[in-house]
Amino acid sequence: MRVDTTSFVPIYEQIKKEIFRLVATGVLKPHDALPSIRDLAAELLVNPNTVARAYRELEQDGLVSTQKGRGSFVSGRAQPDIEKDVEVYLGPVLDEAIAEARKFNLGTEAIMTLFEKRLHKSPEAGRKGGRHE
Amino acid sequence: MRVDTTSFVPIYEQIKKEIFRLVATGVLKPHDALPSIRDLAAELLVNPNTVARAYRELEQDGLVSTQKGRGSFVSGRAQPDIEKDVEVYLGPVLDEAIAEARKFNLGTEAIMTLFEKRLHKSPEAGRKGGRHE
Amino acid sequence: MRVDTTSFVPIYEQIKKEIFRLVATGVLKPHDALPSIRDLAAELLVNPNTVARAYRELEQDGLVSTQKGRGSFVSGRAQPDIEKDVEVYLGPVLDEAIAEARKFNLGTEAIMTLFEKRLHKSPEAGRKGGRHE
Amino acid sequence: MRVDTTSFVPIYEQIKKEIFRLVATGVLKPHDALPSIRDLAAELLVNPNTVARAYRELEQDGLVSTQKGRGSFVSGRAQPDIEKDVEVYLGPVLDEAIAEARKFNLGTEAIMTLFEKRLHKSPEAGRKGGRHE
DNA sequence: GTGGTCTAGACCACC
DNA sequence: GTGGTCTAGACCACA
Repeated sequence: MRVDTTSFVPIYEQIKKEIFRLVATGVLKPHDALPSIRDLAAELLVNPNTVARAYRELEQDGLVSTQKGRGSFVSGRAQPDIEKDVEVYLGPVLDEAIAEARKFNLGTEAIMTLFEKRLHKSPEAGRKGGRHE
Repeated sequence: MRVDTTSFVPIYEQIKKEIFRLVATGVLKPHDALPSIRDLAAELLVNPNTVARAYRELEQDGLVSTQKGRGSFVSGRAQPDIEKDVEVYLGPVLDEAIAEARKFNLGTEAIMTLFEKRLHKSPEAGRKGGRHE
Repeated sequence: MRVDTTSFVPIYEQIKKEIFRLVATGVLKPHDALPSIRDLAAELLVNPNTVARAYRELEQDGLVSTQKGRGSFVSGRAQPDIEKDVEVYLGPVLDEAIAEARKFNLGTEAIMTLFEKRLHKSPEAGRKGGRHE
Repeated sequence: MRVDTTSFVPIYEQIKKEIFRLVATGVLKPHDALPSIRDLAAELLVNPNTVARAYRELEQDGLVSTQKGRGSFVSGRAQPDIEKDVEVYLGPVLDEAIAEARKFNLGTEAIMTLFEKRLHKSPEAGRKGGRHE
């Protein structure tokens, strides 16, 4: 897992999204422990408070449940409806990109072509399995 | 032209991108006048300082030149190499979306399908001509 | 407005409740400005971050809406259904006290009597009007 | 006996209060044995350290005395002045609730009515006798 | 060891 | 001036 400190997107938000992704892709399953706040903070070279905020907000969203003194865990009621989750999350991301393209007055074909070109240049998925750093 | 106040992307940055787009697509041509800071601020329901900052940074980028008391204009040396500009600008945007999709361990096919689906749902290009609001 | 630093209830939570109360009682009305984070922090002798957290969570709850650089405001969609709000908020508080009393095996009458006794000793409402410190 | 892990009131504090209540209501009498730390911890699904802390502080308060290797007992000098104890303990609880209600600018009558309503909805005393879980 | 709260203080975006 | 984010570091509650 990594974090982009130059992005406009706040770090805590990046962390939230990353955790969501790990859950949505099934890398983290309900009741799995999340890395401890301090550990993740150390790994990301980020202040523990920043990680704590991400975890806290994930808890408010119901994705994570946390027990004082024990740690944070993927919520039992976390939906493993991966297909749907991915689309719910990714949809807006793609729509955003499409909207940007539309603003250049590009036609559907042109956008398609451009996208395909970049897509095939892009690297295949990272690692599939247990490691998620 | 519109601005998304809920986005993490700063408003002045959104304005910069929009102006850039208008120039790259030829809606605004070299020596054309930009809307006045006050007008644009009023239109976007945004503080004039915010527009001023966008214009100032565009000037530093050489895309716009400001003449005291007369207003701001598209720079004479603004490149109308639309093809290239579009790709230079849009490329990273698409790459970003693709990278997000890759993080869900989606294969090239799956991303393509998903993108196509959203693309065909999206509205055709907005306005073609002179209005740029 | 005041804050009890010895309470188990976190300061940010006390602030949230206090603001809620001010809205529920109509002291603060939709679109009214809240005190600035720095001002309230100074008044309560508390760190601005603590007030900021209260405001942020109130915003997540939809009670407050905040505009960068402008300040925080009572949300336009804040419900002025005072009667109901008071009961929704106060109900659990009273129930809690009742539950405590029940744990002493006190009968309904005994609790009533005891409550009445304390109630009549308690000071009438603070100030009614615009001052809310 | 039960414990609310979502409350801001620390668990050890909830346990202390519960024990106090059992003594004050005469359910536990001087020289009675308290449940063992392990048993109570198991019953409450709580860490033994937490129960231990409650017992330790109760001992400091003189309500409980612990004999190494034998267990904890209600102190011989524990006062069975139930009437008074109840009021001493319950008074502040009720006052707290009343203060909360006062903050909503409710009059004495309104508070009384509201309290009566909730009181009559509340279940009669739990168990009367020896069981104290 | 864990997470939770709070402080002090910096820097930035925006009005 | 406003709020937002982040850091560094303290102290506490809990396992």
